Amino acid sequence: MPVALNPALNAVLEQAYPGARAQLKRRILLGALACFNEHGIEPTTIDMLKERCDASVGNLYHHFGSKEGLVAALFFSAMDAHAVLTDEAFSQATSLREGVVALVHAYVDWVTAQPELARFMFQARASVAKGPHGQELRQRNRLRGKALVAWFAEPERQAGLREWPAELLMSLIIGQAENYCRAWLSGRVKTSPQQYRDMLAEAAWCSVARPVA
Amino acid sequence: MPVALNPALNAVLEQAYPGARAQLKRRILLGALACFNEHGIEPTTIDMLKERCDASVGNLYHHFGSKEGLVAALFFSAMDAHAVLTDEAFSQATSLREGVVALVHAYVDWVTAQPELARFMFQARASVAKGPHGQELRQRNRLRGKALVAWFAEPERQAGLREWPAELLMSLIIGQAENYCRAWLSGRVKTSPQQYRDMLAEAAWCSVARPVA
Amino acid sequence: MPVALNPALNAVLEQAYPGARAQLKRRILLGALACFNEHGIEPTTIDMLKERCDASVGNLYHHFGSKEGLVAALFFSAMDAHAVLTDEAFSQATSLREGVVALVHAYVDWVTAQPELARFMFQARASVAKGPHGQELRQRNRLRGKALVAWFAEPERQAGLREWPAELLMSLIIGQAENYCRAWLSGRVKTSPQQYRDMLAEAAWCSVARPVA
Amino acid sequence: MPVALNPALNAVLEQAYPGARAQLKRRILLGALACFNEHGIEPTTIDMLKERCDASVGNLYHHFGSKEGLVAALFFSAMDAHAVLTDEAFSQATSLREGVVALVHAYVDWVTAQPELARFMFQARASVAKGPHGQELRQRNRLRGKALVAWFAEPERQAGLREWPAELLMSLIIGQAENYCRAWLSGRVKTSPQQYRDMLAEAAWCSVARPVA
DNA sequence: GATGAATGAGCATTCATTCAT
DNA sequence: CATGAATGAATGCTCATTCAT
Repeated sequence: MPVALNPALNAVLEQAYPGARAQLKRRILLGALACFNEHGIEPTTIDMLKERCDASVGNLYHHFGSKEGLVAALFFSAMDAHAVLTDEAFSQATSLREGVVALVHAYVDWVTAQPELARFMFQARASVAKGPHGQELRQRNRLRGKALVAWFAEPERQAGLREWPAELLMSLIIGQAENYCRAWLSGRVKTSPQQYRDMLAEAAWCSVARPVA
Repeated sequence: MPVALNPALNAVLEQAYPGARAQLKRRILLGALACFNEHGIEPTTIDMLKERCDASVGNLYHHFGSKEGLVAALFFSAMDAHAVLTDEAFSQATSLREGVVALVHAYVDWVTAQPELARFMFQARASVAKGPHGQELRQRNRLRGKALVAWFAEPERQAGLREWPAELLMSLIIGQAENYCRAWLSGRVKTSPQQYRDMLAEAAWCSVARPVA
Repeated sequence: MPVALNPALNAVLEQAYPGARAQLKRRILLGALACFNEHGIEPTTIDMLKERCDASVGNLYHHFGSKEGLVAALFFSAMDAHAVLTDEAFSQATSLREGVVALVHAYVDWVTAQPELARFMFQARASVAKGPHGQELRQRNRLRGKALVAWFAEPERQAGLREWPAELLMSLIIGQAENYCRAWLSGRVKTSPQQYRDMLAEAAWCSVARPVA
Repeated sequence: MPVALNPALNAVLEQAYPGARAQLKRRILLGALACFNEHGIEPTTIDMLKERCDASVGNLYHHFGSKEGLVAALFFSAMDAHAVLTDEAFSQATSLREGVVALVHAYVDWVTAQPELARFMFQARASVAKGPHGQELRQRNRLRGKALVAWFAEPERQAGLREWPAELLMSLIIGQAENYCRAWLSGRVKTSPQQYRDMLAEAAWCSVARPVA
């Protein structure tokens, strides 16, 4: 089965593994993503990967060390690409409201632009967290979380928010979008989150904004 | 390792498998839950279950048919208990606002009362959906979804909501609570959702309520 | 390939694994011994063992845990049988000379009665010593060594020996017989050690006995 | 890990592979010896060798053709060096007794001067014998054996020996020393055989010398 | 109903060897 | 001569499931 060409996906992988020498590496990641999404991570066997990626077993291990390593490589590539997208959108926000909207929009844009990667991230997170790369994952999460909370903690911005615990903030902003995106990725709902991005942003804003009264 | 006594958990299982004859069945489910949460579903082997539940292999198969069957039994027990809790809270709601609040509170109460079951449900959902019980799962989801949407579709209630697609409603109401509960269950945040139940309900209400203006 | 019947071998294994229930265990050990001697330990694969012993892979692992465990079980069975034989012969010795002779004779008798086990022990010793059972092996060796040295250290007996270090004693008594037995087992010499047992005993005696002068 | 400098070892290898061009060859042999003794022959992988010898895979294959070839090259280098040492000592013997003593001394001297090579020879012999160089090994052994037996068969010398089969002779002379050296190399005894070389020679002499009576 | 020995297909991984550069 | 990426057959082992007792 030939791996479908997907320019956006390719761009993400080239960001993580640039150059002509890494072409095989990217082909493997591409094929692996398809397998993992089609059958699940555990059920995907090395043999299936080898077939789908048109690579030898030795090659797989030469480049990624283990199946777990392959999953982690794919996961972190996706995570990085998502982070880049979010940072871009976020950095252009000039007001509190724009910051909230940027976060929601970036999230929705990412999931709809890279549904394959997003679906994979949902299912891979738990296994990466338990595996040998769990520490790295927690570290990255902590850093990103702190940076975002710090942005909102800036006095002028904080004044625009309800006086609710910082712990809650990210859940309030992203929770609804995430829930709908999960439902969409699993087929429970049909309409693309992209169509609802403004409503999701508005809803998030209403949740966190201090009432004018 | 003896299975810890947990009255609330026991109650859930007695609800699904009542009577003295089903005592072994309940003990197995209890031990299995612990194993699945500790190691994950796939990594848990029949041998580990047998050890933890102090049951024989034959016993496990006699009562649940297969590992998949055991997972499904546990999953649907949990799902049922959650549904009962939600229905109770929901049925006492007399206004739109109370309905929204009841949904969020019931969700938070369920997760904090049964963190083990909740954690299990998050990880088991995907595998149950792919397995032979997937149809049943989808059927149940559809029914519950319809019932809830119908409740909100009642004209007087609908008038109090923003004019947003019905598809979006449940995500807007439950998304934030779910996101925070996931974070709590995975240890990313420390404070119990129980402490934030009113804020989560208020936030949800602000998201979906039609602005007074 | 049917496993050859060998009453003496069977007796050794029944000594270690008695009863009808252990019949399969004994059959596996018998077949494994043949494989290990024919091809060497490392080159023998689980598949070869399974074929030769007419057992399933699962069976092999059910009974011995690992290939290494199978090697160790065989090794310690052989070691025990050898120890029993030596102790018997040794316990009947009433003089220093008879003790020396008993040791050499027991050694030669063991090797010629159980050439298969003896050949196996020579090749397995190193791998058992490096594996997880190495500690047990060293412990046993130490105990046997001490017991023998203690016997010879008894004053009246010691008076009959040259005044050489105790460390050297066992090498002087058993070294020549061992060397010839190795040569015989590997085919370098043709005549059975059994034919030379009295000469080997006499040579050992001359090496360690205090000259009359 | 840098390969320790060991002049005696270097000398042995320069004897087999002289000149500056063979320097890499010697470095590989040196590193391989360390690996083989540390982990065993089978468990040592090409990758470990490459790392330890600081050579490329291609290099290893260029110089020795295969792992088996590397083992054989090391084995025969050691064997040759041992033979040279024995011949030297032996050629200076002017009496039967001196011949016996020379053999034992040469053996002990060799093992204590080259414990690494000696340890390697013990473990490599079986695998070389089974491999494609087995014929060569047997040929060499036969020649050496014949030469030694011939020396002792000379009438005047034979008259000084017990009337025992020639087959037995080498075992009687070398067996005790070999047994003790094995014990020393494996750590079972602590005192260097070098300290006992005269006793071992004397013991061997007593075993084979015709009693004066 | 209960038991646990037996099964064997299937898996992740290793590693000696090759060969294009 | 030197390199090391690529190969893929082969290996030890796991584990859900069956079934005779």
